[in-house]
Amino acid sequence: MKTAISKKLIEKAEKLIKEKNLSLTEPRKNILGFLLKNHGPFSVEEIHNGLGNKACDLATVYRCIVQFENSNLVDRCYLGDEIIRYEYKDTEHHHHHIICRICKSIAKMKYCFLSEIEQVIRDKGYSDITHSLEFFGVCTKCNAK
Amino acid sequence: MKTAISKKLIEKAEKLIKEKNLSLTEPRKNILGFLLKNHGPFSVEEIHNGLGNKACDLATVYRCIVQFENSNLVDRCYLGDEIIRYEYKDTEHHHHHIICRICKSIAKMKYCFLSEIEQVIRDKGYSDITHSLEFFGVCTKCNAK
DNA sequence: AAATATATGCAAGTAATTTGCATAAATAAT
DNA sequence: ATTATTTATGCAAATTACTTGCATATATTT
Repeated sequence: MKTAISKKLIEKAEKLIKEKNLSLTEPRKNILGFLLKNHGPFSVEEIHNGLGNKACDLATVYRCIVQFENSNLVDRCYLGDEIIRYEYKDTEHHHHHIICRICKSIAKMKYCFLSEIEQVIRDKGYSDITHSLEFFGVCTKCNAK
Repeated sequence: MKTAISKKLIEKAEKLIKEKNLSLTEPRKNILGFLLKNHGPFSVEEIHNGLGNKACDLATVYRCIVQFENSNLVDRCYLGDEIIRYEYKDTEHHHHHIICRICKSIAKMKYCFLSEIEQVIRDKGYSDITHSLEFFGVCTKCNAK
């Protein structure tokens, strides 16, 4: 995991942070920059390690992630263990994951047929519907072993 | 949450535990009995409290739940907070949840259109596919407030 | 550029979960 | 059935993930 983040991405991070009316601090830029650059999802600790020489305190990562979550900048993912992971919420590329139960490899799953189901839920009187969906399986490599 | 569990359910729990070749202990019977009786999903602590006078040590609940999970007797649910919850995995009544972001009420969602998606994943070479899907929204009551 | 508000680092605190080990209970062997 | 062996439990201590308080530093507002 490289630490260098292009100027372009840092600028994108700055823009996003400002748009959400969060104050623009170094840790926030770096954390969001990291999430913009890398695919994820990552645990708080992985983010912290991934920051390398730009690292801030671990507590700061926790605090920033909460902000980003509340501001809808990141998505929380549950990959089947006790660790909560986060990834940048690219609204134009909504996706899910396929996690290998054995090697823990993570693949993206671009299809999402859930809007129809969400309509059913909306009809029940719910609003602001979101969903969390993850798939678990044994990947080709692990099957071959 | 009542603690009394009918003889019938205890027998069902015994049968399930034996089928999985797990040794049949009082805590296991009671924990699975509780999960058979109640709808859930429950956190480990809720299960522990729910056992009432039949309670065993909290560490035992943790240990049993791991066993049940590995034996496919319970499903792990992620309801959007940091707490992992469990419920009896009734293979005949596969379902998902709709969780209200405000009052945390949990409704069952019986439809599941995911088998088609699972086929797509199978075509990619994965086997033993499962999924975790939860919906989040604001329920009618909370919308009315 | 100074004043105010907000975020950070560090250390200490809390909560959830895990582990070691002696005892107890369950299964297997006789 | 009884004993031997294996496996699970309870309790306490340890670990891990996460949170919080507070003094300082940084960002925003005036």
